[in-house]
Amino acid sequence: MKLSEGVEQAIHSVAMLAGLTRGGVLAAAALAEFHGVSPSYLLKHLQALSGAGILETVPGPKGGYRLAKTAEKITLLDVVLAVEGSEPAFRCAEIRQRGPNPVPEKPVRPCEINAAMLRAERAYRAELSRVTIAEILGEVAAHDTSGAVAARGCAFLELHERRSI
Amino acid sequence: MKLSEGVEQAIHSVAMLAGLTRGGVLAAAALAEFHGVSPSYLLKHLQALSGAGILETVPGPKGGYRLAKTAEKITLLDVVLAVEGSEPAFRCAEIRQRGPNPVPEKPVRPCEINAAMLRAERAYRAELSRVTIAEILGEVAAHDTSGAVAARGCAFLELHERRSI
DNA sequence: GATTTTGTACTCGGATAGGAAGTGTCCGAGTACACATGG
DNA sequence: CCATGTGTACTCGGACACTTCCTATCCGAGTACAAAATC
Repeated sequence: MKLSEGVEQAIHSVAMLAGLTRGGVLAAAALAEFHGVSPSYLLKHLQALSGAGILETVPGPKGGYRLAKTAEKITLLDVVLAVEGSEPAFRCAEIRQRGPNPVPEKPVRPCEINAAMLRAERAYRAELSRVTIAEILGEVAAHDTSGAVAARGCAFLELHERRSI
Repeated sequence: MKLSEGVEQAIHSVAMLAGLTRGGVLAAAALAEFHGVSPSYLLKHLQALSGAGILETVPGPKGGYRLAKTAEKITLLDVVLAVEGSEPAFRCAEIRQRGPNPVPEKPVRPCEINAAMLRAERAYRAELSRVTIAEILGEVAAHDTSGAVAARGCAFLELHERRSI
């Protein structure tokens, strides 16, 4: 029951990419530098996000990443599943069927324990799917009265954003 | 985002221990044999459950494990936390404070992303804490019209349970 | 025969190897710009 | 002066080592019974 470190990097990266203007892209190296993490490792997760249809890539010089859809349509669940994989956390190995006394019935009812665990995970995912990247940014802006955090991000984007036009 | 294999073993073991009569104990070797898993590995998790106050141990020959409290007071969350540890799955490394442009404010507000992830995890845990071992057993018994599953467990307990009296 | 002593077998407990997955890194394929060259 | 060809520099993409944690295992501490020795 632990999420990989890359999830946090991925979410922060998506949040930052949501701040650039339409048509602009940001190189993975810039994202890694801003967050102070390994560029190669971040790249790995950005590729996963790209494969999941959350990010778009622009190859070549002046290339980089941008959101593939609006921040309102990207939920935390999308990002988490893209990075961590979509398999449920609790994998019922049906150990009832092992051992010397296996459950005889072929059309075996799903294990009640498994059902309960999956219910809990559905609740977890539902909670995550309820939060969009746009809402996160809105929350941050609402509490950032001094504007320091926003200014920091904007300054960095001004410096590193690449507009194709 | 994946739970260890031992969680399932632990829950099944607790469920089985809930079936023995008051004062009776069951050896770890019997539990392992019934579930068809490695005795030494199961022992590891049973120790964790014992340390968490979920199970009681009786040393020596005729020894074994029993529940430390009634099945109504043991939730799935208790077992999961005992085996997996109680640290939250999402550990916010505060990567905002890394990199060349760290967040300046010292009393830094908790990261909104972290807050959202922890909210989701609270929902997950709340769902797990809502289900007790007793309820699981009740569900199984309710759907086990033929009584085959119950008979299997009872037969095994009759054979391996040890009463101290 | 009853009691004490000793031994053994069985239990849990913690410390110890092996393997899979996450973490971190590297080099290759592809593209756009810049420059040099020829018309 | 303009168009074209070439070279270079920069990007993402996938394949390759290293570390950490999960998986699996072994041996030691402690206890209850059983048997043997003694009173």
